[in-house]
Amino acid sequence: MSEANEAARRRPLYQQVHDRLVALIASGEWGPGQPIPPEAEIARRFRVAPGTARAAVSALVSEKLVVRRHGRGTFVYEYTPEDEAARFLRLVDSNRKPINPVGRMDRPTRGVANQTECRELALAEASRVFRIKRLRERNGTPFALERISLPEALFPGLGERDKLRDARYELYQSLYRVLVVEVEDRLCAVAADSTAARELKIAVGTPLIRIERVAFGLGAKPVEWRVSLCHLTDARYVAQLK
Amino acid sequence: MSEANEAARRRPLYQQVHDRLVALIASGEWGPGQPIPPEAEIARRFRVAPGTARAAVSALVSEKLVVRRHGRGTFVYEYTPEDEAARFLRLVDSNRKPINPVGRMDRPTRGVANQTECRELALAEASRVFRIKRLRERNGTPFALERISLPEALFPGLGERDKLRDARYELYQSLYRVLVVEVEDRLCAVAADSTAARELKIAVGTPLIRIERVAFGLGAKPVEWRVSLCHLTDARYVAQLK
DNA sequence: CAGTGGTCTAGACCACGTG
DNA sequence: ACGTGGTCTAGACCACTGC
Repeated sequence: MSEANEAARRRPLYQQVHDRLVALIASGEWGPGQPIPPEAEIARRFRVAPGTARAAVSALVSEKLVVRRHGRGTFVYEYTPEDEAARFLRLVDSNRKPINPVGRMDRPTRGVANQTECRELALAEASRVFRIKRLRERNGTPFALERISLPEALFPGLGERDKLRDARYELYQSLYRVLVVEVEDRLCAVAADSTAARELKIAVGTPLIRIERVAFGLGAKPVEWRVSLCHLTDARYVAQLK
Repeated sequence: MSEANEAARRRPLYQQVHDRLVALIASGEWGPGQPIPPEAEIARRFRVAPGTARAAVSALVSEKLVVRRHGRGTFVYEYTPEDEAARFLRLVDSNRKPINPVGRMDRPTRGVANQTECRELALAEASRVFRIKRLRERNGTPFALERISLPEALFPGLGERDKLRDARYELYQSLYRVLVVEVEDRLCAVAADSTAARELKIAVGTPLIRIERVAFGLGAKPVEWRVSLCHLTDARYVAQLK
């Protein structure tokens, strides 16, 4: 028995099917919003029992790579601004309503990744990145100052775009086939320095929340690094833990 | 057909079994750390197929009410200081190691719930609460100032205890059969006032993270309300989102 | 109506931990 | 060797959606 067969034998069938389905989605064979084949056909195609095919699809569902719609089919997950906000936006106002600040965004600039970017984005030294600066507003008041870094290798030609949508993950998926599946936020409190104070129109020394976020794609590959300085006032950063 | 039968018929069998298992755990019939019956016996007892019994238990697993141990059995979830920290402690140091500050804790005081406590703990007006103050340290340095509020009704006799463990959720479960299944944190940045500055031995105005946490028990009942003021220095509050 | 996912059954055999 | 959970099979019927 070959080693490959040994490994295949040890890995449960439904996980093997799952892995091949992930590969088909990652390759773009089935694009965002498109239906994947019915479970019965997946079972036939991979020569497994219906229950096994279903277990494989269930794993995709729990990873949010696909969405089941009773009576209609199973569809590759597609970002919309709404569920992107519901899934990853953790800022709420005093009435617990999600707040989605909008704002102007600078054209991306190209540069060589610094040490932090290399570490957080797992890049080789001297890799190139795009950087974007955003000033986000809420009710006409400056709310957050953001710096976003993206590996150039994943987002070719981003520098030529001058219309960048506010919902970034939707953009990454639809234009670059980069699917954000997980993010990690790290928070601390800082005092506003002179730059932040000027941009956010507040006094130097005002306490701000600093949010560092790494967004991960398929295979836990980091795809975006972001630092936000937020003047929350009545807003809060909310995290639910189970 | 009666309405009750209508409802029972609509609710899937495995969910009905699940609900009855939850009731048995909530009632204390099966205590923390104790094994629940094997899936085959659950199937016999509730007159369902093994697969249905298994689906019911799987729901308990995903709610973290029980833990499966291959070859041994399925056990009612039991808090240990370790997994309590891993599950709900979101503070890490600059090396991404979890930090678990320890500290002295005042004897609980009894009082009438204020407006905030009534709202956050869903208490009737004039309900009584216990309040605990903690000063937590890290490497011998003051780190966080905490105020904890608990409904007296859920924790009878808490005021007489003078040895309160650091791992609170473990204590709630083992002594009061109150199982914390979910928490919600709300964060903002504040400047240290004179009290906080004195206790934390920092300058007035130092930016602090303020964490408000509500802990929920079975049935989404709020069981603990807490406010922490943290002087993080190199530490960070971390949240993973999927 | 046909086609999809959702539930349920009734087994079989494997993998793991304990005695 | 035994009992547990983990995987897998091969169906059946129900519930929902769209034609």
